[in-house]
Amino acid sequence: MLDKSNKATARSRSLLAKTAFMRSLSQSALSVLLDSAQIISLGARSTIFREGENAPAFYCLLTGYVRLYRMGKDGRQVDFRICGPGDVFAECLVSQDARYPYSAQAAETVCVARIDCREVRQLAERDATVSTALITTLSEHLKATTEVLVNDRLHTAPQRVADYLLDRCPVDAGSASIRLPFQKNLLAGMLGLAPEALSRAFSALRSAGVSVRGRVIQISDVKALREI
Amino acid sequence: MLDKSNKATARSRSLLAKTAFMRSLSQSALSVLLDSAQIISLGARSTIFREGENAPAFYCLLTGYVRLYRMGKDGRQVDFRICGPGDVFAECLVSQDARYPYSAQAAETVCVARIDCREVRQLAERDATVSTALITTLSEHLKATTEVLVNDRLHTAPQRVADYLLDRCPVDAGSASIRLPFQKNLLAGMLGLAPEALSRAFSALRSAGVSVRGRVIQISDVKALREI
DNA sequence: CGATATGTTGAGGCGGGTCAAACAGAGTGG
DNA sequence: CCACTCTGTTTGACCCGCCTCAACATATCG
Repeated sequence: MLDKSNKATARSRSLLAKTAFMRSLSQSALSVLLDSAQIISLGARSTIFREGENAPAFYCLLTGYVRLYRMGKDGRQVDFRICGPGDVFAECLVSQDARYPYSAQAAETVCVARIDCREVRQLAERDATVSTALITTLSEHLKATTEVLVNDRLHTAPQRVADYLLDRCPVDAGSASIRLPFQKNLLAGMLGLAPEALSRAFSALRSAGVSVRGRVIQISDVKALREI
Repeated sequence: MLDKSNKATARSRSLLAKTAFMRSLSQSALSVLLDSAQIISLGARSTIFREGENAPAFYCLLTGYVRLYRMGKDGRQVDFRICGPGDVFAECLVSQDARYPYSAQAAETVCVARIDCREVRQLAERDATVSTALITTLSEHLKATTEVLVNDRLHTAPQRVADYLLDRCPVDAGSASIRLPFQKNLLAGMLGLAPEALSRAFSALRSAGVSVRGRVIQISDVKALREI
């Protein structure tokens, strides 16, 4: 389950290097990080880290999807972000590695790169491409999280689903077809909904020309959907 | 209304320099920024910037409170953050100044320092204390925003109010007294509630030993409140 | 002391959470 | 190839929390 093939394989290295975060680094910083990164393969449902644990590293997702969530005192767990290939997570503790403020779980078979916080911090002191990459990533995540928060407070379930669909539609199309990259389960959590609510949202959107079969979603009129 | 006393007064400079963001800068970076920062005084309700405007600068709040919000298509506005003295905002576009992704409004008479993005970006290239300060601020904001998002999805209105109160209670106290630093209006927006809902949440907390008179809030039993 | 903002309270409605049951696929093993 | 099972999705019924609107109360400030 926890197959630490300590050194990066050629395939993993190439994936990692193509990441948004890594792509903007200087040659030297890149090669340092590629060499020190731990590549880890994990089975579906396995926990990557738990909230409250000591946090000496952050992660870069190579393949698969990862759920970030927090637990309430009653044991309910709430997703607030779903990471896909190329995403960086838990990077908020590069500045000061304390404890993970949330838990991370593999939603399916995944492969992640584990990167030492101390190392990156030291690298960032000397190499501006590293600090710039951190700043860019953090800014993007802050904007994205803010977006989600606002959406939660502003839009109803069908509107949020429509938003999600429109986000991954060709900008100008009459009709479109989308294939969800993961289970509806995950999508529900991502949108702050119970699975049942997501299901109902989809049926509500049927009247707006959205039809669902399995993971494939047909949108007959993109412009119409945008009005919701 | 928009009194640009272009140069920082001694008082403003000292406030600005004591900011969490500025305090960790090197002497040289600090003095460059202090000299180039524009100090701006604004009357209550005046708009600092509007979402979609071009964004060549970010802000550091010196005195007063500022509301950050976004508008829905129907004109409803949703607060997602309330900034107090010392807070930095709109810093997410240091990495790439595009357009402001939200609007900012003075909740009362405020004084802000306006700081040029390009300047900070260039400074960060050469001076690691600047990039480190940015990374720290961004990390903190990301964590805070995530916290708010999770609270929204996890807790009911009285619980969120209790959370807010407990956050500014002496950690271990039998009873406590808090004075809100701003109108309940603002607090409501901050917690993602309609003003009426906040009011009702306070009355719901009366049975848990919370009594409200104007801006002053008495908590008879802090431990009991923590159970909610 | 009136005049305008800000807070509170009540009634009603809608969105979405929860629980339970029916249903659909994907494996799995006979 | 067909049960059987496990897991994920859908649907229905019900309920609770919060938003909305409207009326009233209380501050705040001229």
